[in-house]
Amino acid sequence: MSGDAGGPYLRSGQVAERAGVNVQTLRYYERRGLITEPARSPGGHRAYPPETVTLLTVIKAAQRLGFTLEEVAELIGDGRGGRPAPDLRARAQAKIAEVDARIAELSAVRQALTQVVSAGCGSLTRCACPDCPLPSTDLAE
Amino acid sequence: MSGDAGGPYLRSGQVAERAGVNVQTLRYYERRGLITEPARSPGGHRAYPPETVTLLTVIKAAQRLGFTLEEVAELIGDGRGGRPAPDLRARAQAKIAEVDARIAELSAVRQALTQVVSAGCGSLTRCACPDCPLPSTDLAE
DNA sequence: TTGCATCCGGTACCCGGGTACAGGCTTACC
DNA sequence: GGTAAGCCTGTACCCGGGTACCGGATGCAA
Repeated sequence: MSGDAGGPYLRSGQVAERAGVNVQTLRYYERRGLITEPARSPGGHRAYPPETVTLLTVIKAAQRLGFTLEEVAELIGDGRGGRPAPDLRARAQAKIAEVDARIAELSAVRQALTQVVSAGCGSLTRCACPDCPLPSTDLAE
Repeated sequence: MSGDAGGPYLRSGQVAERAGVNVQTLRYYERRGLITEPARSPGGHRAYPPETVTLLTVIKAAQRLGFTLEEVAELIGDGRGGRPAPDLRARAQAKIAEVDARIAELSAVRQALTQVVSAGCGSLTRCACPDCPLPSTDLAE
């Protein structure tokens, strides 16, 4: 808020606080290639440009969309590095397919669970109910 | 196949093969308390009763229902140990609630992803589309 | 100039469910 | 009695996403 004279660089603790992230996480993301290595003070302390905070919120948004850090790294790295930029739209569509598959799996599990409940199985090992669904829990896996 | 004279005990490799499980997994389950320590041959080799194979298929069935190994251990351990036996039906109902919650989360993610797709965002970092949903991806988390 | 907060690098640990490897011992069969 | 397959214990590693701790160096303000 006060001055930004000479260069508004932030130290790691400031970036972490503004982005709502642990300081260790910052270095972790650096190792994973999600954020580029920032400039350093003469003593070796990291000096981040303020955009890093924005970048971190973008990373967190992408994570919430179900992308892994590796995928986020790819998505962020487009433009730089010369590799063909991965299209976010295409990636999002592929991710929707993944999510749908996962939901389908969970629905099958849910189905099997309701069968267990309605059949009245009382115990895994000694189920006394007739037509116990336990041994035949296939889930088409 | 041949004789079962004196005791139809199985060695770890036989149990593993019949249950479709790795031998290491057997010992892992033993450490985790899912299967009790079997008898030993004079030389120290494990000698399993044949029921162990059935138990392993039960464990795998429970896993497919979404129970963690710790939960399976509890469910199996009922009857023995004197603790009040956890009711499988109740556990299954609770698990259904968990599954439903997870499905709801994934549906929200799916929703957000379709917004990204339909808004036409091309890039995480430099999205040129109007009313880009990326910064406001809340998912009510 | 001194004191304290912060940062540094490196390493180890956490969760869950296993898998793999090393170096030795047993068992089974011929 | 030889030989190979199988088993033993103990330990380390894998995935993903971080978190924690250590001893030492820096930064900043009074």
